[in-house]
Amino acid sequence: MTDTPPQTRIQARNRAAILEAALEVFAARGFRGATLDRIAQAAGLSKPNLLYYFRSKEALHLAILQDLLELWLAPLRAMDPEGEPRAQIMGYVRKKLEMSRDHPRESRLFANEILQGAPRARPVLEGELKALVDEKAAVISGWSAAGRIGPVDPHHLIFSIWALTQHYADFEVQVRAIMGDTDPYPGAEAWLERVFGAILDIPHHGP
Amino acid sequence: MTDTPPQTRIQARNRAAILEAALEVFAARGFRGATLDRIAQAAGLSKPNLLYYFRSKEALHLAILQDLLELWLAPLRAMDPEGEPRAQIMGYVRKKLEMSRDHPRESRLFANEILQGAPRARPVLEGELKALVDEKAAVISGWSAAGRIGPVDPHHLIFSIWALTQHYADFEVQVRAIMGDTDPYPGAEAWLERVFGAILDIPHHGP
DNA sequence: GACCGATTTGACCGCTCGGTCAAAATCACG
DNA sequence: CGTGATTTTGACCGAGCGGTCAAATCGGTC
Repeated sequence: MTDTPPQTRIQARNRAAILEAALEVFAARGFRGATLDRIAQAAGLSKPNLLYYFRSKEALHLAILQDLLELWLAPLRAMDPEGEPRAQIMGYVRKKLEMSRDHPRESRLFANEILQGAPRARPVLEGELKALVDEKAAVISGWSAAGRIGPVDPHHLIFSIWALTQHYADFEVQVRAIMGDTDPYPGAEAWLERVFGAILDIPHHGP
Repeated sequence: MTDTPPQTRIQARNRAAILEAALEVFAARGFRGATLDRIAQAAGLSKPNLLYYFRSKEALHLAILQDLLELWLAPLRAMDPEGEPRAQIMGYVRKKLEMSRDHPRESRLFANEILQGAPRARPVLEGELKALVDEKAAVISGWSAAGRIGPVDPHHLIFSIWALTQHYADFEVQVRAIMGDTDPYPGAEAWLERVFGAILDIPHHGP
């Protein structure tokens, strides 16, 4: 996804297997909790063989993180300033919840990175991410000022979308412990529709 | 906070120093990322001396986690079924946000535990926490059915409170990266007031 | 100040981990 | 089938880790 140096069939297969295995292990145990032995085993390789494809644990983690950040930022990028405000925001919410449901490991890997102080992702956060968020915040701000959605703080609105959607992936264990065997997602979808509907509503006056 | 076996002055001082240091280190680096050497050093002790007070890393982590869970559950326990619904829920939100601001390390330690699949906290989640949440959810459900607050899914409402408030502690690095030097908390407080105000509102019918 | 339990320490152990390396096995291709 | 490059492996290293232990030191009490 980043660059594509000359790849043999074997390389393509093994790199993919390693990235998949590493995503699994890093997400479940964090950077320091993950071991190369475990990742290699999950990928069906020996540890030295894994290190033939990725120079170091660090490099492997970074490769995953970079791919991940693209996936993560795409839906926000897709928010269209020319579109209908409510549809654009609700679409982003829906997409983000889908990603929590379909890519919980990616979400947890990212959460791990941030929780530990973003030692590897910090530059991207302060650069690319901040720029993108500021840009979209300005758009939302415009919509709000034009009265096309209710009064909102655009930055905190975006934080809220992240928090509410990612919660279902990152804290899945807790959610499941409380909801029992019930699948939380149909409920969550309806609930977030309701929540952001209320937030974006243009307040009426009087009874 | 849990039990109080005979304690000398020295014991009290050192145990407190260790717990404080361990909270710091566990929150910042996770269970596996934390080392006893580092914790001991932060507490001003040698590693064997630390182990004189806590049998093992595991035991130390557990001691912190238990104290933490009490602190964590208290505000939800304090929600009064006899009180005014909006005030009770908004009070809980406010209290929870305060805790993110004043105890971010506790929040991150807890988040770390859940992210890793709650290997140590699972029983509490499925027992005490689930019971408490179900109880309060029933209360909220009653309020909603009585028309004293708008229609809400009580479980998802509680998840939302957790997600929105804890986000400011757990993802602090990201929030700060985007907000620059601005203190996020005054804004967050006003925003959450606005958000939950809208959610709990009893919907009017069109003009 | 002598005594005894509480506290502290330095040396050490066994294990795991990330990473290296040279040799072996495999593969692609003429 | 031969050959050179690619891929794989087993043996190994050094550092860091959690934890142990016996000996030393300290602190309160008579």
